[in-house]
Amino acid sequence: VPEGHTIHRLALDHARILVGDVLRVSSPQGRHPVLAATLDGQRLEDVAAVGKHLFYTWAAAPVLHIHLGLIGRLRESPPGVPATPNIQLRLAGPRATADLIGATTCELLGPEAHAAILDRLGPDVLAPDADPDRAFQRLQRRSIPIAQALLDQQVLSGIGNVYRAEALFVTGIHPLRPANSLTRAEFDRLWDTLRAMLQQGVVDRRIVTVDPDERGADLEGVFYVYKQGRCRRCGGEIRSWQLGPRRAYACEVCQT
DNA sequence: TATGTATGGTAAG
DNA sequence: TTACCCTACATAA
Repeated sequence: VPEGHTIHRLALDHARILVGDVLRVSSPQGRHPVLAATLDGQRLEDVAAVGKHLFYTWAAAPVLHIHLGLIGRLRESPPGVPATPNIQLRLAGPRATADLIGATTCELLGPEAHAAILDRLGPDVLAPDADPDRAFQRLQRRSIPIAQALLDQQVLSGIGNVYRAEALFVTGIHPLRPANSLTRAEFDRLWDTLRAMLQQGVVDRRIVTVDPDERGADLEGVFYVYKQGRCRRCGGEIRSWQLGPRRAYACEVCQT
């Protein structure tokens, strides 16, 4: 579920329903007793999304850093809903409750550690002031496949396996092209495509990449190539490759 | 009941 | 490269 769009959506939601309030913080699962005690009773001042990371800042406590990983979730519920034992961390305010489940990272950060994480993240395609030049420069120094480079959060941040497959398809770029073989024009189209796709994802709260004109009546099956069998444009077979730990997908007719 | 898979990432070898 | 962490759900047995 979580690529950058999910994280930014959560930051917007939590800014609306939790920020400004004093929160009760607990760890029903029992994994973070000290962290929960440190934050309990604090006023939440801000929630920020950077790439796939969430940072919660408080009136008088260290920054809470959350990374959902592959299977983590943050569920919103009305005040007063009983906690279940699988809840890693519960943030309960007067207006709403947020429950963290299955996240890979849930920790408190000092200013240095916080800055260190921000430093090693490439430009976030969803940040209004993101600088694409930085990403392009990093791509030019690497000969690994472009598909692999797109998942490297030090090159650019927020992209996951679905968006990389879909954006490369839409821009007609083959996933195995060396990163440093992309022209500036190709990169610009890729950046703009990714940005538009993730922005739409924030609105939809899900990934929908297929143009409405091409989608037909069925609102499901909303990907061009990710886990697809045939290309909806040319009918060709979708091929896939294991690239490091993740699988890349492409139509080799439409992507050269 | 067991196994496999998932829109992620790290650390060890 | 691999092993591993986290949870939920689908499918196999």
